[in-house]
Amino acid sequence: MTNAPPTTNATTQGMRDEILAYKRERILQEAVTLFYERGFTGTTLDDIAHELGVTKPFIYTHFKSKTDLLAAICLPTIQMSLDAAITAVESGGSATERLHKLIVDFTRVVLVRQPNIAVFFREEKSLERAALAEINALRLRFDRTLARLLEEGVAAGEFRLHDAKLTALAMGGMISWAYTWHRPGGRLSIEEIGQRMAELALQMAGASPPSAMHAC
Amino acid sequence: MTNAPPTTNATTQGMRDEILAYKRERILQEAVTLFYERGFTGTTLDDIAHELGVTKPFIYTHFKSKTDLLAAICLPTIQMSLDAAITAVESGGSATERLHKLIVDFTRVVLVRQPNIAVFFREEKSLERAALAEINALRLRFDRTLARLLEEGVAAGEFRLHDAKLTALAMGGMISWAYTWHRPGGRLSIEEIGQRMAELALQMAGASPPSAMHAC
DNA sequence: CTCGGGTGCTACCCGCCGGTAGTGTATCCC
DNA sequence: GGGATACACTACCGGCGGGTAGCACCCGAG
Repeated sequence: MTNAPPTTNATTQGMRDEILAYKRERILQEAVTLFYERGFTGTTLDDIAHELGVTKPFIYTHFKSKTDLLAAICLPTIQMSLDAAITAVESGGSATERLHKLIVDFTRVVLVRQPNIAVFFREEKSLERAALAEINALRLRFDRTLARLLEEGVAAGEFRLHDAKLTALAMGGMISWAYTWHRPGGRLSIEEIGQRMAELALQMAGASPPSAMHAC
Repeated sequence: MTNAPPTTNATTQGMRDEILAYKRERILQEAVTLFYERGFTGTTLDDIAHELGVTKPFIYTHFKSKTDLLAAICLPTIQMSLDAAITAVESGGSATERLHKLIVDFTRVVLVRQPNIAVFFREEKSLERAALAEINALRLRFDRTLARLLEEGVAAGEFRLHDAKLTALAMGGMISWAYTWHRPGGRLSIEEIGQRMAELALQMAGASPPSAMHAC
């Protein structure tokens, strides 16, 4: 089943897989849009199918249940947030530079994938236990990664703060919260918001003068 | 109907009203607990009634629908947040002192009424349009109140920040987010969290030395 | 004892929606 | 042209839960 397709050659097989992946992706797009606008329970599978110009059983050939669809919306996005944090922390440079990068990149994930983030935080209770546990493990790692970076910064004499864990939660909240107020096409672009949030985070961390503020 | 009860005297009437209010309050207590644990759509009115040792029609004598119940959970809590902000801003003292008070008091509302706050942010989409609009008006006033305080602080030379609106959103998010991670009986008490959040907020605002950090 | 009003219950309805079984049809190889 | 395969559709089910109609009970008043 994994190799050597029975009735057709490898090229055709490869393309078919791409098409399958594309269909799956389109379903996810519509689903997240509707869940974002109307809520998970406020959206029926018929709604999603209708929006795609197909019917409900079509969705069931790609996802095994409505909650499976929800998990497929949430999990990869939370994974992306964690990846952004890890990449930033492991990149070269001072703690200050790495925190700046972490905040900018994390903000980008939150705002670019705003509907997914919003759906996750709202519909947490609709996820199956296993899926929720998996996601919460990722979130925990995110918080710890950020807290460790803050501690490194303190050890290096770059930051001044009392409680790395609490500060990490505060920073995480400050950024995550943006899903509630950001409007695409608003006053500030995603990159501008990221820059300013990074400055605020550095001030919160008590970073040394040169970074956040240009005067004094 | 509002006065001069037909069959009984004023004292009895007063007590009956108190009992009515008490029943209403008990329903709200159970409802918010269950909505918090299982989600709005994951909780049936029968569940709530069962927990109270009554039946579904009992609830309908106090609330006209399930969404009415939801609004009664959310609105007063958001109102409390706004009240805390206004009271703090209008209290005497420097901008620094008032921001400190605002954060401490707002944090207290968020954490003491954590289930209500959580239910509101999760179940926004289940509220009726009118109720949601009313609540969103309160939230807008909250953000503006905080932003104005930040601007006053800048004008008074107490704060240093680029963008009062964004900073207000960041601070609001930092605190609001606590509903997602706070566990009663955890490492820090509600008052301790409030204190530390206030320190972080002051650093974010670029408040002058004496306040947030005790060394240097 | 009887009357009446207030209060909460039993019993029910009905629409909605997640999920499925079975069928039609386009495609491709021989 | 014929047969197999994959794919998506039509049509249906079943239960769940919000909301309601009407009844039974309790209690105070006369």
